[in-house]
Amino acid sequence: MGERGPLGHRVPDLAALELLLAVARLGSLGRAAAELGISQPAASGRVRTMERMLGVPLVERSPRGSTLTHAGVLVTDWARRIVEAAEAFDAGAQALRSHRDSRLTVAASMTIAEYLLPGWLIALRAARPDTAVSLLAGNSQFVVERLLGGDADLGFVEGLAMPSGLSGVEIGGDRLVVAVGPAHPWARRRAAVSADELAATPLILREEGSGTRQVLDAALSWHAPPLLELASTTAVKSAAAGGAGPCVLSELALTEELATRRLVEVPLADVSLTRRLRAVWRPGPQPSGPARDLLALARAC
Amino acid sequence: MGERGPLGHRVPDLAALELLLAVARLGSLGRAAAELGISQPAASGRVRTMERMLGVPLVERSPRGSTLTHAGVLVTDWARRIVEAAEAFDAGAQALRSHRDSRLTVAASMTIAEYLLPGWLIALRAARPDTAVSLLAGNSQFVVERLLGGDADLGFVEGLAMPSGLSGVEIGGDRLVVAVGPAHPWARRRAAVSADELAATPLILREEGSGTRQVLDAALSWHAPPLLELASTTAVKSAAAGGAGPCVLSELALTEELATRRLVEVPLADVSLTRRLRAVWRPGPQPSGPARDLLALARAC
DNA sequence: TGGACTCATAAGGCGGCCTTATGCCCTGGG
DNA sequence: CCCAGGGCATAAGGCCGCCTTATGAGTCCA
Repeated sequence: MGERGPLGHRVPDLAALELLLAVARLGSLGRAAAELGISQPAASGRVRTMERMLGVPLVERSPRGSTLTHAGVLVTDWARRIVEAAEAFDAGAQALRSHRDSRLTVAASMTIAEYLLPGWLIALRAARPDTAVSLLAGNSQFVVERLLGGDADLGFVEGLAMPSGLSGVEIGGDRLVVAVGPAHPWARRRAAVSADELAATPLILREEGSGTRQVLDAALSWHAPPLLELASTTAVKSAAAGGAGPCVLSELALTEELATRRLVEVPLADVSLTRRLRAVWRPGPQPSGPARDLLALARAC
Repeated sequence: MGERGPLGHRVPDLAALELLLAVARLGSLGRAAAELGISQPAASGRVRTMERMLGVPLVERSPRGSTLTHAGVLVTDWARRIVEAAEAFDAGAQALRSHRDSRLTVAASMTIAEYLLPGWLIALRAARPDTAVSLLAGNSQFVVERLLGGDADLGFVEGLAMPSGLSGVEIGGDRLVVAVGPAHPWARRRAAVSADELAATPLILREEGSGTRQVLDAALSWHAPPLLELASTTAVKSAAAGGAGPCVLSELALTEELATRRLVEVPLADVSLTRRLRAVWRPGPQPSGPARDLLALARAC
């Protein structure tokens, strides 16, 4: 037990999970099979394979259809989260793939490309199924260059100021959050942390040059040298969750961890670590066509 | 474009995604292959297959190792979310599988089993790799019965009052959130919604008998007949996101939607829709052994 | 009782992926 | 200067899995 074999052998593949969701929705193995374009015995076999893999019956077969068992409901909900993550992956990948020949090219800074854009692309595909989007991701400077160079039609940046030479609108805010692992003393702290106290505390941060660092440097006139400087968001999260110290990251990157309390947010007293999220484009007329559609979706945020 | 073919053909399988994460972490195809227990050519082939599938180079091969390309970094981050969801699935499934013969049996109400327990189980497995947990999921009544009947060692319930006949501690709170789709008038509303106004508004709700309904009924002495009564959390979310009306769900179930603004939270003025999350056990000594470990993890929340 | 619907089983075939065995390239040390 | 080592790609062969078609069994209803 506690074996750490590859997940692939203990979690059904995406096709099987999709099938399970379809069975839950349609109430019949056969109809689910038809929807996915496979034969009924294939569907039957896939579900059976899943049940063997999990060791628990998932669907209650009857001559009038199939319904989920109690365990099946639970498993289906967990499966849904995997499938949703896969849909976001797909939406992003599709934008990444059509590198140049698509009708709308978007340039986005990393945080937005990573956490927000896949959702918008899913929504866009639902609203305008025939819009192909291609995606360029980099830092803010990169986004500005692509727009000015005519390589991108629409950009998304996070930052304090509006990039000069571009038009744009604010589409939301991104709050930086100070978070600690549940075992850290600050996790149980009730009083908010002041700017001075935060500035004097060594923090776990992304490397110099990242958007996070810029905002932090601007908000805290002086701050202690970082406890750790790590190259990826994930590494920062892990270090903080392990109790190494407080980290500072975008709330977008921390949603999951905060919800499950792998990390705990520390209230701040007199600091406001927010940055604007902006859609930007070349000066002139408002974006039209597909760019306008995507912009509308993003503004709905 | 906009084709809705099965995801299985457009998203790499879990084994390939894990491999990509390993390559990112270890900086070499060969070492990643070794870690996953496959041969180096197999790893090479898997990555190549992924790149063909996505149409974008993901890793930069060199005679001194492999590093991620720019696109590879982005893809890896999306992949990580899939793998994390799969790990949660696995943790839950493992608990579900060992139905009776494991050392610790936990009974949990649905919301907790669905959203919180997988995370705890992952943490528990990290801290105590040899602890096998088995899981029974149902409503609060079911949890109480299992504990009193000796079928479970530890229970988790959400509810207003402490179940009589059991000991327990509060391990956190669950807030019910009123949310609407981005197009709904309430999404742009600035003034908080009062209890009276909420009570007079037809809402999208889970079916009668769910925990959500209980809390809502207790908080709003009278309320308008529901706009829709749906059997699953997901159906409620979809209806609300589509603009049908305001829904009421646990914030745990809404984390993702609120973060990506598929749904927007509506501020409430004078209503407090919270319920306690409690760990419960048979009266007597505090839980010991594996139950104590899990309890400690849950309390860290 | 027969038809329509559900699902299960059986047999056969195809494809994919993995392994082993190489070869090429680069680097660094003797 | 040459050789050893690490890293990746290619080729050939084999195995396993899964899918399809064809059929049977059970239930419900007219």
